[in-house]
Amino acid sequence: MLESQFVPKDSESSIYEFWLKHDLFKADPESKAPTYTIVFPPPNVTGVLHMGHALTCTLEDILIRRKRMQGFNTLWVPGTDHAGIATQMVVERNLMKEEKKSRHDLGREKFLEKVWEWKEKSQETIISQMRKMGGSFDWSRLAFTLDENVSLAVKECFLRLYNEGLIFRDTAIIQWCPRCHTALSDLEVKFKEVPGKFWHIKYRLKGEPSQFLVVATTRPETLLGDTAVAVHPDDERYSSFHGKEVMVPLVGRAIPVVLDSYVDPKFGTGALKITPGHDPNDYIVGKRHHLPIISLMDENAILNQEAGSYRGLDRVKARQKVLEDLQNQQLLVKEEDHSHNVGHCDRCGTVVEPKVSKQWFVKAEELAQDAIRAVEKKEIRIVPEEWEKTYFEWMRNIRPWCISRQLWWGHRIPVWYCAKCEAVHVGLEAPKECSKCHHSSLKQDEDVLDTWFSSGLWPISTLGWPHESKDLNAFYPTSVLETGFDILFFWVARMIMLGMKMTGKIPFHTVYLHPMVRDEQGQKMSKTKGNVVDPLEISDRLGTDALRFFLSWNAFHGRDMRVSEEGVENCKFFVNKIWNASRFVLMHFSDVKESKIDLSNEINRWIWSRLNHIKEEVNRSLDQYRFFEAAQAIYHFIWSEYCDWFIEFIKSKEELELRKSSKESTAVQVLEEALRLLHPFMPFVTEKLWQEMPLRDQTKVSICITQYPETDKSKISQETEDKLGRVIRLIEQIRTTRGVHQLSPAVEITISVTSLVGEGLLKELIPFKELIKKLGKLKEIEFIQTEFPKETHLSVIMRDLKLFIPKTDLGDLTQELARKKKELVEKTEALRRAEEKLRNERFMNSAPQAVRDGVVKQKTELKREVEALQQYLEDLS
RNA sequence: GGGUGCUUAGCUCAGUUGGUUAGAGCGCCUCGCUUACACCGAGGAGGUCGCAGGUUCGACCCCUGCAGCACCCACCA
Repeated sequence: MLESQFVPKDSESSIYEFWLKHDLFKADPESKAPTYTIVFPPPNVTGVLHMGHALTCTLEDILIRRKRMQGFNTLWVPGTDHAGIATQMVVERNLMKEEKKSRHDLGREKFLEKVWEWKEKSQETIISQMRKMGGSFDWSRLAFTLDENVSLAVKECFLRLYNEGLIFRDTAIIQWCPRCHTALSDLEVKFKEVPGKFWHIKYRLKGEPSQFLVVATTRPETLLGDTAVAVHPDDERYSSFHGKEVMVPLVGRAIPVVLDSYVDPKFGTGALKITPGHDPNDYIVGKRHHLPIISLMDENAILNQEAGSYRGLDRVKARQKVLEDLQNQQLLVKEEDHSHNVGHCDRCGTVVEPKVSKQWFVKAEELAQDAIRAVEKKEIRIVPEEWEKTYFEWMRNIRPWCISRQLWWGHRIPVWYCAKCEAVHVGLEAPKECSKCHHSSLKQDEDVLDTWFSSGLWPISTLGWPHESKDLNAFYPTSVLETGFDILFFWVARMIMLGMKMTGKIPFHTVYLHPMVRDEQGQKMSKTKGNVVDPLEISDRLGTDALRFFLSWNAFHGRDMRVSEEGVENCKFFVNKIWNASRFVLMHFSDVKESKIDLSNEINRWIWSRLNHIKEEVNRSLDQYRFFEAAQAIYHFIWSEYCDWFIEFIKSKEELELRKSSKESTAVQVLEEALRLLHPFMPFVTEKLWQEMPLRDQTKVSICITQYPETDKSKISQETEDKLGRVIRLIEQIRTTRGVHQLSPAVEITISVTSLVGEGLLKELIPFKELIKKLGKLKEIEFIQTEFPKETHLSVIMRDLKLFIPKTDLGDLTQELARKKKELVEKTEALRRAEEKLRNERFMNSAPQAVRDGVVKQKTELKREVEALQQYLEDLS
């Protein structure tokens, strides 16, 4: 006997332990079964899992569990990501807080020890959270992006790309974060519109201080690094300056006026200061005109010796000082408001500084070609499909990918420089000596690689690449890559590019992009806003099954998904419903020993037919990643069909006794199948209940490895569904009538039913007489084939049936009268429309047969109903 | 500046190639503690499908324009 309630907290962990004990999630590379593989997007080891992870866990587990039940050799690879900047930042912050030390105080080695400590702790937490979510991961394959084999894969990949000339080192202007002290890739810079000012500054002509041109800038402090002023060649306002030199204000350095059509004469003053060291565009213009580059700032964005007397000031203070000085020297012409886009570090929010430095780059545009083709040719399908456009858009305009980071935490770049001749050596190991000059002193590049470089290899590195491993043979290409669309470029695109380049094969055949998790108001969840809904806290209180069901129910093919505690609570009610339905069934049928299905019974035939329809729908929906549709189908079946009608049907004393004594097993078996159908969504409660089912597959230790329900077409009977549909509708109509007349359920009424279309429909109702009486709370019901009986009130007019309720049973009729009048008007109008349609020649010529038939049928029915209504109203008055 | 997506019931969203009466969950209102479940049951109200045109026998669906919202990409100083 089951407890009266399911308490998730008490059961979940022991159920998970049970699964682990039986080793149900381990994939076997030797198995002959078809494989199904998902690599879990490795969470950063920065902290705890949030709702987005919970969603990923849930959806992927649904896919995996279903495939496992379908007999696939399933592999779900768990893992975590070292997350270079993010983790280093967290640990640095922690270090500062606890020990008041910077990472430099510790030194590289000691600091890395600290990060490893952090990683161990964080990974442990993450793993326990993934278990709590019920994830059926193959824990024997747990991976981390700094694992030995992953490192080998990273080096191998780097080496191959380098040898092909797809990785190169170059001096370039890159985005620099002065807070993280590292270069960033373009993707890691987020541009935000911020209010700023436009300062107009005088640049005097060299030798003729009375003449000057005015330059407009948003960053006056960078004028210290100006190496030219550019004007448009056709801009006549400045023709007298062509070939001349102007003086940089404050520093008194002479710089040329260059002509460049990049300058937009209509913007600002039409004269543009060129600072190649601190602006990507100026850098390009500078290159064109062979201008020198002045780097004004150090890694903290503090002005250096190039800035002369401004040395030691940071960017902000330098700007103030420069403006002050300009003002004092009357070089500041005017100041106007001007909001513009400013790049911020994606991680820490600091304003980034363009900086000229030597960095490593990947020629992404070359790798992108195959990656684009794979999606074009649908070798890789992106779901929902509209993301393909975004993917193409980005891939076709892809730019070199800066992969070197001036961090300590990450994959060290596998490059060594000769201390003597500076020759570059790229390899898996440190070379013994320089291949050029045979000098033995070589120094490894100090930098590490962008985190996404190693994540980009995740599907192959976790399976053993570059080794020809069994796993790689068996499980690669993987099946589905499921993640949020926010990392489509960061991660998905790079996996496709690197995976294809390294193996010649696509890394996965489907990319499913789930919506972003938001709060109830549709706001992004963030710690600072305080609107974070913690999945673990929710799962603790309301149960993992409820949370998972909520998440799948809401995994629409949209962009946002709103999470509310209330929503999860409603799903908890569903868990409760299943629990109680199971209790009821077990209460009466726990001694059923064998399958015994009486299909001559219409109700049995009906529920089996419905079940098989639902199985079809669930499987179809899941094949299309329409989780919400599948979840809703099961919900509706269990609650509104199995519980509300089937159980209610069989609940009558006689029916129940009959079923119990004959050991008819439909109630048990339909429920058992429904549990299996639901299991991928709600693994815990379904496992617990399944273990109690008298007719489960005893050869299986757990529901996890039972067969996933497949549609049995022979059990589908549209005829039965239609017939029961009519019975259900009749009962609903009786109840409605009751409601309309405000008759309490305690009042038992008598009704007469007459058929509008002959006796066939009445006859089919006769077997359900007792049921209709019980569920409609009727004293008596009679089926008459005669015409309209005078002494009664027609209360319900359905398509094919009229229900008559004797006057004596009814109370106030005014409300009823008004309703019927309104109904008459509506139906008459509908009838007119149908008739008009049938008179329309073009409709009759071009509409499909089925549609025309439908309209004809509708017309006949409406006509009958209208007549009946008219008669009824006449009769009343 | 370019691109993408959205606008359907009070809220969150479905609506599969244009075709009979546009759906679900929640919320709301009324009634009911009926021996699986009040975490429940029964019933009900609620929509001119953002606006304006067009194509069509027929449009939530296709086309054009407009409005509003969201997101992504982009170097205009």
